[in-house]
Parts: sequence; C-alpha cells; structure tokens
Amino acid sequence: MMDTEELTVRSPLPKPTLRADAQRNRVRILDAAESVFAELGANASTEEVATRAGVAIGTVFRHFPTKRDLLAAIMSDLRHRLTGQARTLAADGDPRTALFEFATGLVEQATVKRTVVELLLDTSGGCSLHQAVEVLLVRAQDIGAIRPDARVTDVMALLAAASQGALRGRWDRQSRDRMLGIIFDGLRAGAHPAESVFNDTEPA
Amino acid sequence: MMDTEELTVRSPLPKPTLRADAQRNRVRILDAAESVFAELGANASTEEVATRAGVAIGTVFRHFPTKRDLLAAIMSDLRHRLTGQARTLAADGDPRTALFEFATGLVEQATVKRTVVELLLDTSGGCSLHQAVEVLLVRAQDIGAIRPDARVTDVMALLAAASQGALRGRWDRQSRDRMLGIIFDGLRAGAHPAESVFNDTEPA
Amino acid sequence: MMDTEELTVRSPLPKPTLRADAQRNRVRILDAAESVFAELGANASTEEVATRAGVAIGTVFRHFPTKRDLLAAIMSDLRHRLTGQARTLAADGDPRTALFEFATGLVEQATVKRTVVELLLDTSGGCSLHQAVEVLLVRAQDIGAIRPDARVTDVMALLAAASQGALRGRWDRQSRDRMLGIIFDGLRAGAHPAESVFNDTEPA
Amino acid sequence: MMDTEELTVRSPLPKPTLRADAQRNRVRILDAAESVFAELGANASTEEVATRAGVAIGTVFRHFPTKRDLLAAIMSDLRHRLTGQARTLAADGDPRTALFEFATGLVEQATVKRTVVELLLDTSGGCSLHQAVEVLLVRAQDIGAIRPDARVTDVMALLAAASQGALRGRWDRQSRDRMLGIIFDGLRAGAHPAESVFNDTEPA
DNA sequence: TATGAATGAGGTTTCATTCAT
DNA sequence: CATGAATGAAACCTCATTCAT
Repeated sequence: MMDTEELTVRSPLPKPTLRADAQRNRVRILDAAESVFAELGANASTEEVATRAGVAIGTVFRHFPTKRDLLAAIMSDLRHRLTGQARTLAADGDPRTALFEFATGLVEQATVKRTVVELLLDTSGGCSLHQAVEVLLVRAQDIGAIRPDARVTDVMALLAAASQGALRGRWDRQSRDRMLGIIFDGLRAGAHPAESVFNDTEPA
Repeated sequence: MMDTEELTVRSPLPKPTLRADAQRNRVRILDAAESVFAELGANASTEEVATRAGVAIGTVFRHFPTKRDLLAAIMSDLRHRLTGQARTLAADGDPRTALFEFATGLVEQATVKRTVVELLLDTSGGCSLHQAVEVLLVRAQDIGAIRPDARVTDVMALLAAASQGALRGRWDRQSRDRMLGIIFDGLRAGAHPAESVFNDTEPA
Repeated sequence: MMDTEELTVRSPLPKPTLRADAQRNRVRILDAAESVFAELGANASTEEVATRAGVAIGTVFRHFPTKRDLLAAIMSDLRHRLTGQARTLAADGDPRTALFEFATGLVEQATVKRTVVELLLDTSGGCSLHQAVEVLLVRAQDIGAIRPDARVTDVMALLAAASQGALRGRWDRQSRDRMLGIIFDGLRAGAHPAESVFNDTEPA
Repeated sequence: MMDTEELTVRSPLPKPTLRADAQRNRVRILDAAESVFAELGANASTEEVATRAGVAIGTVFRHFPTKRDLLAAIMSDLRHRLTGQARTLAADGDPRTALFEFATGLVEQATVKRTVVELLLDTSGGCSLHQAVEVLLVRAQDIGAIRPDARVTDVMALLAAASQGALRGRWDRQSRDRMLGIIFDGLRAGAHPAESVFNDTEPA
C-alpha cells in the first residue's frame, strides 16, 4: 500500500493551516528553489529563487527563515519523493530487479538535477530514504540477487557516483548504462546462489 | 624509469627562479590553501588561506592573481602527485593489481582531503592523471583482470564515489574496503577469461 | 512649447515607479555623488558617497550596480539639465545672444562643479546636449552672428576650456568674463556680414 | 641666447652627483613615467612605470619617494621643455606669430601626451612656463597683434582647451586648425591696429 | 644601490537577512 | 502577509609603500 503523501506534488503538511495564497507561494518557492539550486548549485542567490518564483525576497524569508532552511526543505522534499519511489518498488516490484530499477530512475533524474546528487552525498544516514532503499537491498540479498555484505551506505555512495557522472560529464545513455552495469555487477558479485528455493520473505 | 619530479612533495620549479623567501611563501600558501580548501571546501575565503599561511593577503594575490588561480594551482599540484603515483605503479606494480592499489591509496587520501574529491569530479578528461590511470586500466584489461568495456571515465567516477563516501561519511577502514571491494568486483565482472581456463568467477 | 521635464531639479521618473523611500534615497545618493565627485573628482570612493548620502554602502550599489553606473547617472542627469537650459534658450532667447548666454551660465556652474567640466570633456558627441547646443549654434550662424565654419565640437571644447579655468583657477567674475569675451570674439570673427551692410567687424 | 639646460634631454641637475648607473636609471624612469602617464593617465600604476623602465619597483621609489614626486618630476620636466620652446621662439621668432607657433606646437604634442594637458590645467601660475609664455604674449600685444586685455592665464586655459580636444576627440589636423583659428581670432579681436611704428617697448 | 617580495589599508562588489511600507 | 529597499559584514582584489635579500 502506498502513502498518499507521495501523490501530492509538494510537502504534504505545509504548516498548521496556511492561507491559500501563502500555501501557493510556498509551493512556488520550493519549485523555484529546486530548479535554481539544481542549475546553479547550492550557492546560487536567494534573490534568484525569489525572482524565479515570482515573489519578493521577503516572502522567501518569511517561509524559510534561513537559506539553510530553504535548502533543507527542498532536500527533504526530494527525499520524500525518492522515498516514495523506493517504497512503491518495494511494494510492487520484483525483488530481484527493484533496486536496479530504482537506481536507474535515480540516475536519470540526476542528469538534470544537481540537488539529487547533493542529497545522495548528504549521507547522514537513518533517514526515510535510506530506510526505503535498505528494504530494496535486503530483499534482493535475501533471494541471493545481491551480495550479502553490501550495505545501504555503499549503495547510496555508488549511486552518488553514477549520478555525479551523469550530472557533470553530460553522459549519454550508453555511458550511464555502462556505469550502472559495472555497479550492478559489483553488487551481484559474490551473491550466494540462492540455494534455497523456499526463500520468499522480507524483513522489516 | 621514473621521473624524479614525481617524488618531490611540491612542484619543484614553480617559476623562472623565484627568490628564496618567495619560494618558501609559495609553498606555505599552497599548503595552507590545500588544507583550508580540503576542510572548508572551495568557497573558503582567501583571507583564511593567508592567515593560515602566515602571510598577508596581498602576498597570496601576488602569487596567485585570482582565487581561481590558487584553486587551479593546488588542483594541478594534487593532480601531479596523483599522476606520479599512478605512473610509479604502472612502472613497478603488478598489472593485475596496480589499479586497485592506486584506487586504495587514492581513497585513503580522500579521507582527509576534500580537494581530492573535487579533483576527481572535475572530469574534464584528457589530463595527465586520466592518461596515467588509463595506462593502469588498459594493462589490467589486456591481461583479463578487468572487463574490456570499462572506460577510464567510469573508473574515475567510481573512485570519486568511494572518495566521497570516505570524506563525508567518516568511514572506517572496513567500510572503505567493502566499498572498494564492490567496485573492484564490478570492474572484474565479465573480464574475458584470458589465458587461464581456471577462471571461475563469472556472474550473469 | 517647452518640456516640463527639463524644469524639474532631478530626473522625475527614474524607474517604473519606485517606492517613496527608495525614490528619496535615489535622489540623496545622486546629490551626494554629485557633490563628492565635484569636489574630489571621479575617483573619490563610493563609500564617501554613501556616507554623505546618509545610507549604507549596499544601498548605493542597489541603485547603481557599478560605480561606473553611478557616474554615468549623474552625468546623464547633469546633461539633461544643461540640455533643458539650452532648449529653453533656443525657444525663448535671442538667437544672436542665446549661445553666449548659455555659455555664461554653464561656466558659472562649472565654478563649483567639477562634473560639469568632466561632462563637457566627454565629447562622445551625438548626445542630446550636443544637439541642443548645435541648435543654438546654427541659429546664430544663420543670422551671421557666428562664423559659419565653427562646429559644435569646437564650441564644446572651448566651453570646457573656460570651465576648466573657472574651476581650477578660482577665477573671479572679471577673469571669467574676459575669457568668455575672447572666445565669443573668436566665434564671431569671420561671421559673414549677413543682410546688414553696416557690419564692420572682420579681422584677418 | 639660450639656456644650456634646454639642450639636455632630461632634468639638467640630477641631484648632487649621482652614480652613473643611478643617473641612467633616473632618466629611464622619467621616460617610462612620461609615456605611461601620457597613455594611461595619472592613476596608472607605478609598477607599470617600473616595468616599462626596465627596473624594479624599489628603484622607482628610491629615486622618487612618492608617486606624487614622480608625477611632479615629469611635470616639471615637461614644463622645462615647453619653457625652452617658448624662450626659443621669444628669442628667434616673429613677435606677431610666435605665440601662435608655440600654441600650434603645443597642441601637436598634446595629441599624444595626456601629461601636456594635465600640465596646462595645473595653472598654479607664476612658474617659468607662464613667464615664458607671458613674454610671447606681451610682445604680440605690444605690436598690436593680440588684444591688450588678454592675460597669460587666459591663453593657457585656451591652449588647454585645444589640447583637451586634441587628446580626447582624436581630432584630425583640420579640426585642430579650425579650433586654433577660432582661438587666435578671439585673441586678435580688438587688438589696437598698432598705429604707431615707433611702438617698441613697455611691458606690464 | 638595486631588487622584487611582502605588506595592508582601502576600494568595489555581493548577498543573506531585516524591517519599514 | 507580501513587498522590496536598506543593511552591513565579508569577499575579492589593487597598489602605494616598505624592507629583507
């Protein structure tokens, strides 16, 4: 079953009841911020965000008291969406390929969004995204599709690598697939052959 | 035979004979810059570099007319050192393991130097470091130790990933080795069996 | 009929409706800049302008993104005012004397404003001031009050001369008038006798 | 009779006996300074002067403790040369045309030397150049070639004007001559016809 | 004496943040 | 609440001047 939160376009709980226009502005700002930071990186100016959002600079700071807060918000936002994708795959996908599908989709997004990379790099760990990816990982390990010693942090770092390449190098599809192929092979290597056909379960 | 220049710690001939004190300061500034940028990232202030180098701000700008120049200099410096290490391994090492040794050393350095990562990410390609690593790569491919479709850009991106993890996540040795293990396995996967029929490692 | 815009002290519509306080500051900054640059010359510091305007340095740069822009603005402002004066004289004055009146007024202003001089020196040509002065010149030439070979650039340069003298030499009224007298006589010399046969003033 | 000082290329009394090489450097620095300031204006960097003189920056400051001093020196130098030219004309030239010849030569020089203009503008008065020009002026007035009320300060200011034009406007020869024509006519206007052939003396 | 590296005050410009409108 | 002007610290960079070599 899916969270409904993942279906909304933006942060699902936008502060305890906000006026309609404020709500609308909040969304606009987040969208603008995402595109600005995705394009220009994290030290693009807040003014640029305001401009692109079509609001005044004061409005940005009313919604997000600090630039840091703004960044955190779009990261959190992005994280939620990625988490949702991971959960959907965990619910609906084939355990053998779900993680790879997720990875492919992720790198695809990174080709246009610098923020994706920044998010992956910010491996504080323990967040919802990590947990969701860990589910994909563990299931694949349980059926012997991925080596048992791999950890979610490794996976995240490897995906960051592929994303970086995708972002910076302006890779074509072929390069991206080759890169992912290497990573996937590395993750598969040493996976125990799944000697048991009875294995069909999943952990937390 | 090895270039002796690669063994020195710093660029040995930094300009048409610089005065002794200037030479000393140049080294100090580069060292300070490396540590500052390694710690605080690329938008640390030049003032901080000057302070840590124990010189006045003007001195930094006399040696490097632009902050960009300073960054370029330490990058180039770092690149030269890494290139040297790669060449040494190409000359002396076992082709089967040389790339892996290089990678391990690189990630080791990245644990303390953010600049290493930034350097790896700046994959403009075609630089001396790329060429040197490519030598390691090709030799390993020639003897079937690494899959033939891997490219040097893939390798650099993967190393960047491992370095990022090493830098940000404060990984312990064990994590780092696990990460590298996955990457190496990925690079080995699908290597043509070469002359040995005893090779038994192929995945899907 | 005259433009009313030329009678106001400052550019009345400086941007698509500026907020009241911003408008006030803009004027303050321009006034301060004019006095500062008039006193200290064009490489007085922008900081000094801010101080004298009673605003913070950032405010100056919000209104004028570059020091160059600030200078350009006060020049343009001055040019507009002078243009207005010239046009007024062209509309209302006696063609025979209008140019001389304009010149006298100009030099008067130059006694306290270095900017007037700098403006006159910046003879890029083709600006509104040049055109307005040219009108005065041509009319005087048409009725034989000024020699036909004189050009507007000559006039501007001569006025610059008188202004320079007025500015630097701390001339008294007598000196100024003597100087202008020489210039005017120079401009009159060789004027074609026009319709009057009683004209008896030509030198060599 | 001419001053011998005017025949030397550079400052005739270069400090109470200077070592030969120091003497040579002093000349080089002055030459470089003149060309640099003539080209780039008075706020060109001293470093540039040193470079163009082929000496180190310290050497410049040894000879001229302050940038101001350097500027003063080349001004003084230039003034001496111009003074020399004026005196030569006063000694050898036709009183009727000598001032005009001087003016023409002056403006000619100004076309390439910004310093000439700066010098003319710096009408502190009472210097040797003023005195020399005054001689030319008075003689012309004595024979009725120039109006009796003209003063040397007027002449200097007018020459400054013509020089400015020549410098800034990139005037062609025709423009320059027209400008000088106006000025000369202005100076001639109202000159008493020199009715007496017996008139030969009386100064101020 | 000449050299040229070092100094550091001061200039221009940017930008996160505050606050009057 | 929104606006957008004002703020001012801090960044980058220049250059006249000093001083060790």
